[in-house]
Amino acid sequence: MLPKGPYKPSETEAEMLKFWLDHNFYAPEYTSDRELSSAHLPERESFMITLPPPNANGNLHLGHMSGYAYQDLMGRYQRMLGKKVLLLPGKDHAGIQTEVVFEKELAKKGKSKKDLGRETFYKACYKFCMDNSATARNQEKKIGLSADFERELFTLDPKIVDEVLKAFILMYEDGLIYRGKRIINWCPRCSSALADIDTEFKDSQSPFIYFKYGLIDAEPYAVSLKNKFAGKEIEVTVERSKGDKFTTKNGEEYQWPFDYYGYIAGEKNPNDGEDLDAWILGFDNLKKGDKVTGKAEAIMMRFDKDYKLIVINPEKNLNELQDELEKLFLHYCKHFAGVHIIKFADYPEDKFYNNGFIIGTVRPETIFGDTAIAVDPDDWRYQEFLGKSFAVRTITSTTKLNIIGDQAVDSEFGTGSLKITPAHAMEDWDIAKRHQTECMPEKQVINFDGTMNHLAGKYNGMKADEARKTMLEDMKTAGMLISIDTAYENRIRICERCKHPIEPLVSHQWFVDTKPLKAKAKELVEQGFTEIMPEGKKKTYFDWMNTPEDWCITRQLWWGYRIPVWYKGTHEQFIDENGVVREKIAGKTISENSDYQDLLYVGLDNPNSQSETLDVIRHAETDNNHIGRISGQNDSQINANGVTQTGLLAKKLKSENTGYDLIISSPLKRTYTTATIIAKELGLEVITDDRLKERNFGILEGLLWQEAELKYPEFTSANDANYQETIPGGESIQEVESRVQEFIADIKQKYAHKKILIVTHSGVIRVFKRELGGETPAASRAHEINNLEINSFPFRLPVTDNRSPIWNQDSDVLDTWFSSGQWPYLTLKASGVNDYQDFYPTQVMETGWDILLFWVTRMMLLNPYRAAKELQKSNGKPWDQQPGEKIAPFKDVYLHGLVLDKNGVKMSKSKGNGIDPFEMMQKYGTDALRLSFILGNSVGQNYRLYEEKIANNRNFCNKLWNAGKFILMNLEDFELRISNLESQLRATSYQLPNLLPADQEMYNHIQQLHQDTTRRMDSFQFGIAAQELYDSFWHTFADIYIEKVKSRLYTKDREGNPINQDEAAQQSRKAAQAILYFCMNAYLKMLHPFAPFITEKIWQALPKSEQEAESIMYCKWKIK
RNA sequence: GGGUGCUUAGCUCAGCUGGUUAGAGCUACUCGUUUACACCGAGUAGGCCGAGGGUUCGAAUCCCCCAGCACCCACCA
Repeated sequence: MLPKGPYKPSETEAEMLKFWLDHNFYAPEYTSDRELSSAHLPERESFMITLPPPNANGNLHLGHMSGYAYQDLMGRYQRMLGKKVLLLPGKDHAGIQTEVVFEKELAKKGKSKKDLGRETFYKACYKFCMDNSATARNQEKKIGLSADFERELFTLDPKIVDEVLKAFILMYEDGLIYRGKRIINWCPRCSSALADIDTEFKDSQSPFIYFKYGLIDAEPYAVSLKNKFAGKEIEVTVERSKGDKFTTKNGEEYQWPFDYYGYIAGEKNPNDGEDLDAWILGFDNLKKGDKVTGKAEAIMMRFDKDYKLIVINPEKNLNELQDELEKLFLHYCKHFAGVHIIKFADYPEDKFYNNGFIIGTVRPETIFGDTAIAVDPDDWRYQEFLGKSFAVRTITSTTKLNIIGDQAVDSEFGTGSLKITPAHAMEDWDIAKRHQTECMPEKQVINFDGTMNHLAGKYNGMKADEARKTMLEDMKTAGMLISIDTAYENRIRICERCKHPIEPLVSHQWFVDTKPLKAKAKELVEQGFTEIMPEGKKKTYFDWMNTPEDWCITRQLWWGYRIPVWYKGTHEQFIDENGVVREKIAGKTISENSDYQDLLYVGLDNPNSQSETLDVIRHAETDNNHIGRISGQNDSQINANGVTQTGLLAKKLKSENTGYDLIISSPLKRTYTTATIIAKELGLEVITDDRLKERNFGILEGLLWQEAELKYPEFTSANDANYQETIPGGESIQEVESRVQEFIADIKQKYAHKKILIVTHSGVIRVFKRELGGETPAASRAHEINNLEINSFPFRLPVTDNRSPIWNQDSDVLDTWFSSGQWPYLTLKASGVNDYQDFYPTQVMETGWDILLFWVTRMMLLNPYRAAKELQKSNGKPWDQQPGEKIAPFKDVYLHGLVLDKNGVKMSKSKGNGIDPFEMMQKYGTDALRLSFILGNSVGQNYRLYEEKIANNRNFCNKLWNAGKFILMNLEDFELRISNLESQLRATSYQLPNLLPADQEMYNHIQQLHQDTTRRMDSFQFGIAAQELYDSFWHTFADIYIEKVKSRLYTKDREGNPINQDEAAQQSRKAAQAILYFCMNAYLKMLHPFAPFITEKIWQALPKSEQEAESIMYCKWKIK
């Protein structure tokens, strides 16, 4: 029975949540005892969603919740289809974001990260994340997310870290990761490189400065012509008149189109040494050889740098002739292409060359880093300069600039000439790379801390923006400043996290060569191994995959995976005297083309201690050993033979000069005695450690092995299956393993650089074989371990600072996306023994469309690579030739829309228009909120969410509740046969084929609805599925069918008198009950993925058969 | 500059592979508390499905083009 009154979500939700969690329903291993035996487990089809890991320190917002609603509904639906479902949760360390947040935390206590030091900072930050992640995890539980929380992983979990570093190493070995020098976004405050996606733009008004680069020892010819002829009378000898035939240099014949043509007496064109030409307009009756005088009014300039003066009749003026001239030029454009007439009167003084280049810039302080001036190669104004180089005046000195032509320059913008500063502007770097010889090497004038360096002369040491202001004054004084446009609007790139302006800088970083990975990622979608929904987003995906941009994966932070790269000697990056960014290893500058071959080591282990080994020895013989009796932790002593043998061994060790610093022993007598004998001979101390004790064999201890094998085969058979079997009173192998693992980790820390001898037992030695020897569990058990047998394992100890190591580890950490980009692979590798085999490739990646380019693309780059490398181990084929269906990380990418506020504006903290999901859940119920994310929405489409919507869905839940109550009230005498409508109806005369019309209609309706819903669910049309269920339940089932059958259900009238007592009425009543029960069951099941709490609650209250599952979560989706 | 999505009732949105009279919720109005529910029921009103063109027996749906809005990517010297 359900309690009276309206539906109270908070009570039901707390109760259901506890029920689900207590029964471990979320684990894929769960099977209902009543439905399936665990023997069937491996055969079940698997369905997995790797959940997008939220930031470990963040509070979850509505966006996260909407994602969970979609992910969970898919999971719940698939679970009801009988699949083995895993929704794998995780938390992200969120690199720079968390580092900045935690630095602020520290600042509150008056500390900086430098005060703590790298290690302490990392540990503190780790703790900070772990503490905070509980909040997010509880919130995930609260929304009803049926994820297996036991499997939750943090991106910096040690199990994950090793796998991430392995990816770096594999990719390095495959040539997919390289060290390169490139311009990158640099945040001077964070002191780190940033990817474009770690930055954002801010609108700003910056003064746009026009200044002149004065040419020192060169005067443009056009300028000299102007200076010589503008407005002056010149004498011209006539050569040709209108209509005269002439032949061009390429042999084409033309008729002269203009009035006259001639040359200026006594003037030679220095470009070709020929007579300086003149076009004569407006004189009458001249003939060849005549000499005329006139005023030169303009230069006609052609792209082949051929200058002609136009001389005109003083009675006519050039403006009047302009149109006519242009028409003529157009007509003859084949020959005269690229002709410009420059009137002396309008001769440009300030917007382009005039004995120099006028440059427009917002960053004058970078002029010391200029290597060239670029112009549009087709820009007529700069033709005579192309390919030349000029000495120009800066404020304090002079420098030489090459003039290059590049299509990237927009001749319309500013003055059409662009200063090239390869070290401090992205676009400039690209242009400079296209013109290596003219523009490179770079001249970096701003240091990594954002101050000007030695190349900036008197500005050396100033902050860049300070230098900018000071320079304005100085430019004015030096006569360089032409004008300032103070209203200029531009966008400044800033650090997404700390909002400090980004300084583009050249720097050595590690890059991923994305070309082969992108090609593969593209192919996987093209060939349909991964589908992207909505369809339209495929294009965005392909566009990104087609952009051949390499990925800078290193960040200069502390919070993250420190890269497994080591330099032979001290390593530093610096700016040399010419402004070139270089690297130095062990004091030696790396040459530009060096491949670092002998100077780099890339690997998981510290190369400084590569030769170290750890020796592990078994204790000497005991009487029990002799007869094959199990000792375990039962304390037996070594026998006389053992003492003798140990003595001999100790002498041998001494003579071999093994150089042990320390002996660590199990505290049991047989090992401790063995250790002491050796220690005495070598003059060492013995330290004991409980974790080295033999496995506790519990009830097996004292038995002979033969006896034990007969009596307890389940504990003695050597196979992987009894790995987790705990012997009564004793330990499982797994337990031994974990204490030994802990021990190993400890001594790595504690006894760095000590050479250690371990004295222990065979069970423990087998763990060493697995952990350090890389042996499989089976191999580690394959051989008997003899008394006093020494096993040497490679054991690399961390380096301490006071040891001055040869190899220094790179201090950089990896970009967060490098790890989250492998997330499905990493989590499955780390979460359980067989999870990778069982669940990779996963089925669905569900996330917001805004994450497509950040995350999904990167997962499509890295996961297929990792999976392919895994396959390569067994079949030897190169990674890029592995089958797509095995390496694609997921079959479908479902991108949900973003939640907007009532006015269609994206919710954000700063706008304050966000809705607190927990407040809504409190007020209207989690199911109501979840329905609001789904109902009527379609894939990839943003949707508005506001309180009325949620309230409306609360009403729906209440309707469900009341209908449930009503049905239960009328099922009091209902005897459930089995949960099958047909047998339920058998006691009545209304069998399936001849139901009452109303029943028949309802029955048909729900069959159709179930079919439709299934189709919708299978084709990801969740919004429609939910809408149809909503409408059907409310308006067909509740409003129509229930109303119709009421009269058949009642056994008493309003006054309490019995009615419907005869046999026919009873049968009709039973039929109605059967249909009601059948439909309600079906609705609850179909609605469960959308509204899990209330459906479970009502379903629990309905009569159930013995065979039915414990929870609606494990009900069969099919209705019968 | 390149791209994507949207435009359907007063408002917010569905409408899958083209097929009877275009749907829902909210809002408005009318009526109704009869043993689930006023967080309700019965009903009414409200739409040349952005404009134009095409394909088709038939178009909100497919194609072309235009306009407006929103967003994404790149660039902004």
